[in-house]
Amino acid sequence: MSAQLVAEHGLTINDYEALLHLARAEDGRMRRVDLAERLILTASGVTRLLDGLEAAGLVERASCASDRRVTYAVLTAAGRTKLHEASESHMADIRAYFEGRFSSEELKQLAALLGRLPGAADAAGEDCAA
Amino acid sequence: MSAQLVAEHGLTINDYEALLHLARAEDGRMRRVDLAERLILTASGVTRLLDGLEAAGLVERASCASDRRVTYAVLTAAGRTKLHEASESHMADIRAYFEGRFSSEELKQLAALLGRLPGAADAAGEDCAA
DNA sequence: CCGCTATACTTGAGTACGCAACCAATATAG
DNA sequence: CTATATTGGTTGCGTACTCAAGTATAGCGG
Repeated sequence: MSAQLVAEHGLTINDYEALLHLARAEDGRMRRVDLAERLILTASGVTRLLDGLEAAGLVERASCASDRRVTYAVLTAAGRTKLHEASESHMADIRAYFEGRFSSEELKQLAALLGRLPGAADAAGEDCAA
Repeated sequence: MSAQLVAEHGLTINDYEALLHLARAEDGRMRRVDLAERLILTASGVTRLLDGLEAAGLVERASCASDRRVTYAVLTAAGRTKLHEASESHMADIRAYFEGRFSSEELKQLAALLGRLPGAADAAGEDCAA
């Protein structure tokens, strides 16, 4: 399933998740640290992940006026488009996977239970929210 | 949690899982292919994982009489001991994690639902089964 | 019996990380 | 206002994988 993302859209799951978090964030931008926390990655992991997304033109850097240490990652128009494309097939894959194995009642239970795990501040069901 | 395993016992989660599957298998041995399937790794991943475990003396190679292509991975006594040690703290960690977040009723639901996912042929709850 | 495909495994190259060490800018303490 | 700690970020090195290619054995169909 994550292989689908790579094959069809050239995105790692973490690439995808990064774009997704950015799309949901205010102004489509986040500090690298915060992104790291969301993705459960180290700072260095985020640096290199964003290196790739920047090279692909899907995100840009922006500096912060009030704190010169931080550099924001900002979603570009191309990034937003890419996310939408990828989201379409990826969400369908996920949906098919779970709906093929669980009833909608069971899915509700699972969502309720697993939603309480740390790092689950999200994803009510609809797509990329942007 | 997987960091605990590495820090306290020098085992990757996959190292641990490999020992666990071997311990549960007949005669403590498995073909590398079958181990790969269980661990959701490629053949080459297993080769290198076992390289490490062999170097540590936790598993050994054995050849198959009826098919000279296959090499078995066999759990050594040291491997079994190591598994028991690691199992103790690892199971406790897992238990603490889930019991801290879910009631026993909820845990039963989760086990029933998630147990239906592919690759869940296992782990009724007790430790390393050996 | 001979080629052909499939299976079990290994090896070389590349990728996605983590960790530790580092620099720069900001907060806090004295 | 300096001195120290804290926070945001990048970089070098090591590790755990994957994929593609290669070797060896096994099991065909003709």
